[in-house]
Amino acid sequence: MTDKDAICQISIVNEEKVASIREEMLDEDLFSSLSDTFKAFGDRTRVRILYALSRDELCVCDLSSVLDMSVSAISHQLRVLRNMNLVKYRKDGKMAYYSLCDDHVVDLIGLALIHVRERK
Amino acid sequence: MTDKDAICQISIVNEEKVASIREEMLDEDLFSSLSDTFKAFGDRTRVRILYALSRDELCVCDLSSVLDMSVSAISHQLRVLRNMNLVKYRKDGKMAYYSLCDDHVVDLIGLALIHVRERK
DNA sequence: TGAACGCTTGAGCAATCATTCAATTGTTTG
DNA sequence: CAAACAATTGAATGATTGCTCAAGCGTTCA
Repeated sequence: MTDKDAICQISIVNEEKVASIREEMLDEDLFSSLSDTFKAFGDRTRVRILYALSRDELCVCDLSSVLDMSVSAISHQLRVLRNMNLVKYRKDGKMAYYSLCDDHVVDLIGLALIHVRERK
Repeated sequence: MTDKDAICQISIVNEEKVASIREEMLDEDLFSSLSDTFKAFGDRTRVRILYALSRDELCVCDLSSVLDMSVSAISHQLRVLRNMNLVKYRKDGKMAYYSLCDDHVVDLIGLALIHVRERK
């Protein structure tokens, strides 16, 4: 018998509360999508990339220069952001110009920034 | 000589762009705080905890019941959320009742939810 | 055509992380 | 006081992750 099976029996109120909140919970795959999205923002390099792209469209090489990191490292992280539908790119010859997919990215960073600054 | 030192020299426009964006970048520790905050949301268990707490104040035991996870696992994650100033708690005897620190948590989840649903 | 260039990719490695398990703290109550 | 209980904590472990390095791909242009 593990902790998992131990059910807290304080009062009926709590059991009802647990039942109702359990019903209010979102679908499991929605929680997964949610945490995956946040995870994409949850890395210093990636959030810097996103912030830089919120200023202007940039090629991989320029991103690498702005962040002072290797092209390879940037490219690896861009793939993560691409897979999460956070950034898109257009090809122009050898170059790949990256930009944000939509305004949600800016909104999320802006909101988190407010939180961070308030709690300092 | 590594990739890190290779600077892309396409045109003067790009160099100016890189310089101006570099100036627009936030302080390094602000980016760290940002990514740390997102990282706290970037785990299925933690985002489920935060969502549950957005519905109602809950004790550790009830959280464990709602999420169907061990009390220990929940407690470990609650500490992470506490350290990030996302949740707070009040002690009442043996019990610890957890709740959200502020509305930013709900706002962030709501915004991310919109993004997730749109991109499905 | 072949060298140069921008970018991507896969393997490998060190670091970080989420959970389990066992032990412990602090509180309540018989 | 001792047993029961809610919660926390530390160590251990398996999994994930971010970066480097080297190789490869597609495009340009001399």
